[in-house]
Amino acid sequence: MGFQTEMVVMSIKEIGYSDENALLELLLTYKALGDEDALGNCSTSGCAPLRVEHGDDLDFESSNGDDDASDTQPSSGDCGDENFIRKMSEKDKKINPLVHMGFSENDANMAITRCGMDADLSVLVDSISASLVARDFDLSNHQVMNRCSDSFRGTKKIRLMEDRKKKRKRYGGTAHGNQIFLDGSHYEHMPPPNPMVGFSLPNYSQLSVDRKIPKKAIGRPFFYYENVAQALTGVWATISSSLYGIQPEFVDSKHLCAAARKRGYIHNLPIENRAPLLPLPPKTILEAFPRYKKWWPSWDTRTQFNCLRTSVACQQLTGSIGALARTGNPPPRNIQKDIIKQCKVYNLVWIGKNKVAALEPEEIEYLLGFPKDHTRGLAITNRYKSLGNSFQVDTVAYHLSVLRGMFPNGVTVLSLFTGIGGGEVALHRLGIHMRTVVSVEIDKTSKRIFRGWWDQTQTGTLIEFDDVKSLTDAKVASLVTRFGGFDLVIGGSPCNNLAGCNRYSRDGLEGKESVLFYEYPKILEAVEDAMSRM
DNA sequence: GTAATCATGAATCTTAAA
DNA sequence: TTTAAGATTCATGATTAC
Repeated sequence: MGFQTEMVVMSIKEIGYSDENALLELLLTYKALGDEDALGNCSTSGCAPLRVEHGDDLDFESSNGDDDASDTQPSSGDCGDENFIRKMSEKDKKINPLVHMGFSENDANMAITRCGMDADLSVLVDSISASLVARDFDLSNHQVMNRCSDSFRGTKKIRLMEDRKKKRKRYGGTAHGNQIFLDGSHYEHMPPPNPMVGFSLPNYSQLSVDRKIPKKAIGRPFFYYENVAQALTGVWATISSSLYGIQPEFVDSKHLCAAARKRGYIHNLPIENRAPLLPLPPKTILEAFPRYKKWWPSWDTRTQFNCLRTSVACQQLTGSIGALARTGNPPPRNIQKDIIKQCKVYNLVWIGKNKVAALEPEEIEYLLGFPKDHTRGLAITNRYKSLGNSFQVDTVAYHLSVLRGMFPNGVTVLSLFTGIGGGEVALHRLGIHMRTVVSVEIDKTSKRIFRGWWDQTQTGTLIEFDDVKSLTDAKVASLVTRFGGFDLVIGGSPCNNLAGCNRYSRDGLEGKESVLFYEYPKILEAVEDAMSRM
């Protein structure tokens, strides 16, 4: 194994992709393909900083020599591998008929890499066709991820196939993703790393990350997309393939604050020299809320909250838990277990002797990194809902912190699905001036909260749109011209149809609300096109 | 009409045990 | 290594209260 190949495998393993054999197979395939895609290499060890010129016109370019794709290639020391030769021979047999059908050799190669050597010809044709109608993506990373899961064997693979069958049945085979990838490659598994620590965390040693960003996606406009980490199988592969195949950064905010929040982030931001918001937020329940220590029973061993969601426990439940807690001092073990289980599900706190309650909205604001009373003025159910749908500010700010040095004169932001402004609060707390924010948010109560915060804290320009669908290419181009382009396109699209706690309509990316995801890459592309013409 | 309340599993991941 | 059990999850719709 060449040194560089080994390094890549180790790097990917460290961030959670554990099938070394699959990776080796992939790298051999890469070698065979010659990997004509010019990959931008943004590894932690090899990424030079982006050059930024400030002035009337901003010009960004990579200076890390990414025109030379050989930096990312495996060494040539494995050419004699018999297995490799055999694979290439088999591959040629697959490629030839496809080339005769009029597809390019490269497209055929890519399809085989995506679908696997055993895929039927019809499946390969479908895959190539899908690729051609899709955007001009660099799918290199997507291949890496898919190939990792292609290596599933035995029962796991059978289970995966069964899952796919279930989904096809459930979605009727008409889902957005299904229509494009009939080979099912979008349903490939993309397991989040364990522990879910992303590419780096404050006060932790930097992980070794081999992160590739296609050349087209390097630099301005920077983009930052967010959604729930534990979506249905295949969702993140689809999201990733729609965003240049960039590998998601999965982070559980429990590593930065006192509440879990497992989210995936796809972005083209540099990952070196990140800095957290200070002061660092408390990471345990009792550090965050010391007043509860007086009533917290020793047998309730929780130290952190689970995910803060859009609804909270009803009074009947908290009342019945109190009754259970009074069954003994302490209550019997089995009762303790039941109580803790409910407390975990609903994030209950001990506010008195044998008395539990749901967190107050201002406590959730605090845990999520928002200013006190950020959502005050809304009905309480709307406060819970809007907060449950928002970013964890410290987490997002940590990722966005790299913008501070790049844009000392402030940023122009296109904010999609703004909500109550988690991204903007993060930028503000980082001390990054927002010259202009074009905000798109359809919910009136969230808009009210965001507008109120903006008026109190900001001096820049706020432009508001209601519906992402109203943002046509022409309108985007007009905004780009008016504001000199965007420095950051940020947003997390609706998770309603992805979230695990949705019992009624967890329909995936083609669900009623979550389908709006597709507006994000569409608008991002419109921004990039308009900016390329500037 | 609006807001509050409450009951409603399953997909997926993690951990423990065989 | 495989299997089983446990744990977690940016929610939704029907009903009730105001």
